[in-house]
Amino acid sequence: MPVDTVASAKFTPRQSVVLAEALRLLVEGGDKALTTSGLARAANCSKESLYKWFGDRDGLLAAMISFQQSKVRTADRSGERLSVEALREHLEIFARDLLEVLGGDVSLALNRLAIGQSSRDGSKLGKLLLEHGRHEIDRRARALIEAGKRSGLLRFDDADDAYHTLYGLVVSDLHVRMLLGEQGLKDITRQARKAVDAFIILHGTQKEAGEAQRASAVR
Amino acid sequence: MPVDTVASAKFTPRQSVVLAEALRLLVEGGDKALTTSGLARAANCSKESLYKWFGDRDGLLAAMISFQQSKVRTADRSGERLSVEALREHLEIFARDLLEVLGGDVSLALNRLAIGQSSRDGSKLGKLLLEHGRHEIDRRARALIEAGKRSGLLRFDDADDAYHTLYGLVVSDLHVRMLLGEQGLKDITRQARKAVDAFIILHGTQKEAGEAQRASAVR
DNA sequence: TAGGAACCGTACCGTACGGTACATATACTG
DNA sequence: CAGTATATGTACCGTACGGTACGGTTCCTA
Repeated sequence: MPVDTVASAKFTPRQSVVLAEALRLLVEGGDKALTTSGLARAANCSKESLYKWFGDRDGLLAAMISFQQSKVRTADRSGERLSVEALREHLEIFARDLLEVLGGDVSLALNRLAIGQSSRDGSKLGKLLLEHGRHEIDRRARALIEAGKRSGLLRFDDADDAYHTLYGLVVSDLHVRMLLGEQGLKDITRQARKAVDAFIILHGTQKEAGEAQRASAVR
Repeated sequence: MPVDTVASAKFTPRQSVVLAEALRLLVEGGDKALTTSGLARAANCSKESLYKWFGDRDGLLAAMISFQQSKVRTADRSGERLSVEALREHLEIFARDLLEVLGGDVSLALNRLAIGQSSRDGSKLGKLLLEHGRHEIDRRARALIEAGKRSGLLRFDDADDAYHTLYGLVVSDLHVRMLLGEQGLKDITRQARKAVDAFIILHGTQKEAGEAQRASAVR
């Protein structure tokens, strides 16, 4: 299945072009810059078409989230035979990907938009973002740690708890800080490695390696 | 020093009343509900006074953050003699307080406001919130884990790293979820205990207790 | 008691937005 | 070729906002 099949199924090519332009405007100037008139001018389309396609402004915003989500597809590398090193490697790759996704300007702009709207629209956009936006990356992480458990490399009772632990170790308060406008990390790799070290200490099964990693955690 | 000395120093009583009303409006209806006319009507003051006191709307928003921050004062219980149990207790109290502060409606409303504005004002409000808003709670947590290290109960090289680890374990993605409009936790105590368990496994010094706690972490 | 500072309430101004209507152009289809 | 669907662009409407101006009131002070 090609990457843009979903996008094509939900939006015509013309609509996709307009939605891409809308995302560009949003990233550049925030939601104040995303006016119907401004979008119509920038995308060389008419306001009437915008309202015909998306209903109203909220429909446009929802379509933008749906459109962006349809373009994100994470590489799912789990399912292979897992060694300790492979598991660690996969976890670190996931952590780096997560930090890069969350720090991407489109993701930040959409999250800012949904957060700003959450007080007025009953969190409709927020729900959209949570349910569809993070679905892919959540699924990938859960598959990974479940595979780790099946291979006897990880131990935990509740996969949800374990995933949230991993998420917290990787992201900490970085997401909110970036949403507030702070510059992203200098060294994503270091942050990812540290988080995975800690996660393996907490949920790894190899005790002797665990002690070695524990010593390396305070390096 | 009384709690409201700072507030009184920065704002007159009348201004404090108006700022409190502004926060109420913001919490109830988001930034769309916080209009100068609406605030003047709700607080029984004139728009002219608002502009005289705060300059413009951005000045009002900044004053609201400053005003709210001046009212938050965290109880600093560190500095006592620390046993393992006392440290754990203090860490759990901190974790619960952190979750309650972040989930408070005023905090959420101000964070949503600053995040929404961050695209247009060059993150001025975001910087304000980060530098002054979390200063108190950060200081308290750092004092606590430093005291734990001095007492030989915790070990870490970088206090900053350790604090961010604790923060991530406690908060995970809850803050962003709440900002997006999701309902807060049902069981703050459980989340706090789990996070502190993990933190002590990672940075505690008592090895035998560490193993016992490690087993309890997957309970 | 006279003067002034601070403040309230209201009216006002310019602007910009969301949304609608219409006139025109392009393309597909029988 | 005629007719229909779809799209553009412009003009328009009502509304609501940020910000300013002004007359009237209260209160403090010389």
